[in-house]
Amino acid sequence: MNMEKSKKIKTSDLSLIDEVLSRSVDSVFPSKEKLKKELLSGRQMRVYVGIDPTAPYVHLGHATNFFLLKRLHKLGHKIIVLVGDFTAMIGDPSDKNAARIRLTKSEVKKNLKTYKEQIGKILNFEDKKNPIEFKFNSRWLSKLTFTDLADIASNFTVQQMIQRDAFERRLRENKPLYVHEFFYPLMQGYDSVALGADIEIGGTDQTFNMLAGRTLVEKMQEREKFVITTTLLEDPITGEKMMSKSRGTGIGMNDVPQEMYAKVMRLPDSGLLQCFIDCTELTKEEIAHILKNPPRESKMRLAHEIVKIYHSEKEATKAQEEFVRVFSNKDIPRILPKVELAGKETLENILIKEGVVSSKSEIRRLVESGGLKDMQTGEKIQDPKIVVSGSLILKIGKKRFLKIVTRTQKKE
RNA sequence: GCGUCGGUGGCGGAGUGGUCAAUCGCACUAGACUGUAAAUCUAGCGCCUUCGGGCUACGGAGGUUCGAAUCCUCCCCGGCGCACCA
Repeated sequence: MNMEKSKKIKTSDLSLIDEVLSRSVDSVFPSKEKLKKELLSGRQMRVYVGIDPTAPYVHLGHATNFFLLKRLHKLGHKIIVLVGDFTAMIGDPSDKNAARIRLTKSEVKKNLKTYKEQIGKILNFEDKKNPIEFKFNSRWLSKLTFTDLADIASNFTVQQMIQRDAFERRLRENKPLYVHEFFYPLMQGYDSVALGADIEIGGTDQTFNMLAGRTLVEKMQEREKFVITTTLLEDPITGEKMMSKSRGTGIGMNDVPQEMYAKVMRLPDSGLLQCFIDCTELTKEEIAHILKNPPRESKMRLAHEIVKIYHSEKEATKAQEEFVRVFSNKDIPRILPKVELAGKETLENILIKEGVVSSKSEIRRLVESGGLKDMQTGEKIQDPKIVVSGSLILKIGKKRFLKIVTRTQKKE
């Protein structure tokens, strides 16, 4: 349409556009073809990803979306990272069979602290030519009145709302479904209106909410908002989410190198390809080449690659060496948590005080199963009540270590 | 408001007067095997313990009983149906 405004599209951009439309993309609403046409027009689009500050870290599952944003940024589009500080206080009912606990203001604020830094590992917030915006939806959502809400809500029917999977299921299973849960898609949808967004990107679990925004933009602003849903990091065999806090496999962007590396190594082999596609910027060819190696080597490469993104090449290499040292060679880690003792103390008291175990029963079980080891003698500890004097290096379970040293009394 | 069914461990879900710290499944932890993968096998999975046992738990508060997660009363919370809106 707007021939004058259209830029020339470079051939390098063409392949980037193809990547935008395919890499980690599940589906595009209304269609890939229509979006492609729009992207080829050269018009600058406003693109955003919403993220809820419900945890103090951004996990690797979100990286997929930020990489997609990065590609669009390269193409010259306007990028907005939207923090759902207001919506986080309502709780997203997506994929949950019960209403999520609502967060308080201070919890949200605490979680937010390092977000920009974490996301900044992928997106360049320093870009002066086409600055990336960082916005908070409390700016507009907290100002809406009941009248506004009624207005927004009048664009949807209850029937449309209860079509949503999570809602429908709870109705069917006679589980409580609260009225305020309907607000969530409305608010998230209104974000699109407030931002004047042309494209919203999010995981497939956000489809319903994002489409609500599509409806609102259409009704309130008479324009079209595109929705791109991205694949979730799931084990293709078990269907299990790879970034799960309950399984302890959630990898935070701010995890320290060693921990990050080890966590990647703990991911199931079957999800390797997906992780490479969604969590790194390696090309298809490079990925295919890497995956020709045995799984363990491929995974080590993945771990290295990921640590490199959030830390540095040097840190990644160090983490790798440490991993080999500790887990392949069963050696003592170079750096390990240390406790200093003033006087004599029994082992079980130390471990409880350090929060390594939560009760005496727990440590007893650990000892009985042979999960507590003295790394210097290589022997299993038989009695949790032994009095510690001098120094001791402990291995607790599979992956925890603790160094205990007794301070010499004279110096005091 | 009335009626009815229900509230058990991180979750799902048994148990309806004693043998119940509570079958079982999932999740989780440890051990074996390994590549800290997966799969598999074994053990554990409220707290304390001199390893005999002790203590606290089944929405909350009382009560009945030698004895209650189980029975009764009241309260709180949820589902469903009816009523209200008409």
